[in-house]
Amino acid sequence: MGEKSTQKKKYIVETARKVFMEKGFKKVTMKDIVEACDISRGGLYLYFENTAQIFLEVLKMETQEADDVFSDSISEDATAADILVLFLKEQKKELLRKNDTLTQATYEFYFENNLPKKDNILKKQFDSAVKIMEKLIETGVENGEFYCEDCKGTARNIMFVLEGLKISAQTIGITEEAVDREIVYILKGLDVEEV
Amino acid sequence: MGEKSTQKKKYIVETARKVFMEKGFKKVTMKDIVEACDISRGGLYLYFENTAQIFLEVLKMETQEADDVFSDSISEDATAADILVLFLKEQKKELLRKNDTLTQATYEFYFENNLPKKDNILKKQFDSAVKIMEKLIETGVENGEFYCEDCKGTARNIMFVLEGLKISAQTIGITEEAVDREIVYILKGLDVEEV
DNA sequence: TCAAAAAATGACACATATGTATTTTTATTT
DNA sequence: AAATAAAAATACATATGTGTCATTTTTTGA
Repeated sequence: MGEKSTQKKKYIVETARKVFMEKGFKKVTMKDIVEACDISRGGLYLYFENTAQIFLEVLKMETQEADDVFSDSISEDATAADILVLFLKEQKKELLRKNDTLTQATYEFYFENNLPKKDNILKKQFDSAVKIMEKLIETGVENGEFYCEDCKGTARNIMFVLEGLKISAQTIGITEEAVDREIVYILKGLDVEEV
Repeated sequence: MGEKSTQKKKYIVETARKVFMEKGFKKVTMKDIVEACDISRGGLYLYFENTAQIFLEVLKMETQEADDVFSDSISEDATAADILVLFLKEQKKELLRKNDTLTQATYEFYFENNLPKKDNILKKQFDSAVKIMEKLIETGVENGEFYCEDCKGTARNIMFVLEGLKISAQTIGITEEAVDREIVYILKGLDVEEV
């Protein structure tokens, strides 16, 4: 595929992203995307076989953007505690965002497609997050900011808590108070006083 | 509806449960249940309007059974720590069960039906679990078994961790080691030494 | 035992999404 | 500018699930 193709592909993914943000994943049909992109049925099938393929591209885009944001925050010369607090605040914002349909869409996508558990994009995201968190904690420990005996375990624990909050936010709803409580809990676990 | 109707309804729910255990939620059609129950299409519609309604009944059944198990374990004169450890071990068993399709089905059901977050059966389950956990922790604190400043917050925290593990088990997979680590983490948080 | 009510059946009409195949339009190259 | 290739559009055939409804079977009770 030439230059033009990738450009159109990108256009489709970006347009589809909006559709997914409105309707989640499972309700979106190829027809919906066709209409949003103002192209033809056959035309879309030239680029993507199904909605799952398109959503995967959307996810990759999102991941890229998230990584960029994180990289930016790290590039500034901040302490480990600063970065951790910043990260948690960002998470909090996401968790409390009403109608976070893209997160919901991600779960729908998961369960609609029965992805392999060993190797899928979201496992990669999770593992990568754990690794970054681990490194952050290690740095904090070295600098005497944190106290922690098992950095890897703690990193994983933090991510599990956040996963729990994320799914709960989508299914049973969570209060700001509950999120704050969990953040304090995480920071206390590392002997960080400040909130 | 008379006696016979409820009996048949129960039969349908129990049979449908097996179907959901095999196929999850979203893949199951009314036809599947019709065939499993060996009744007619129209016959099934006499009792239930759709698969969601049937699955809801399955969930209620499951909740009832889980409650019974918990009640039994409490009825024995055990310490709070004993009960907590028992509970966590039970959770671990569930988390590591391969092909726990009923849990997966529950998530599918969630996302297929866009349940209200404020009031749904799984929120009730969660809240009830938090309450029981809180009481358990309080008892433990009173007996000098646990140390805890914020029983309610801790109870919620434990449940969030478990939720995180549950969704992770379904989506990205978890290792026994990771679960053990989380259990230790929970117990340490309450100053319980033993595992 | 038999008539009325209740329960169950299965065919049908409907709706919706999918993926393809043929045609038409647009772009490229000599 | 004509021929060729690439891209896009449209119509179609297919597949699948849903819910209803007229009909048949079973149950009940007088």
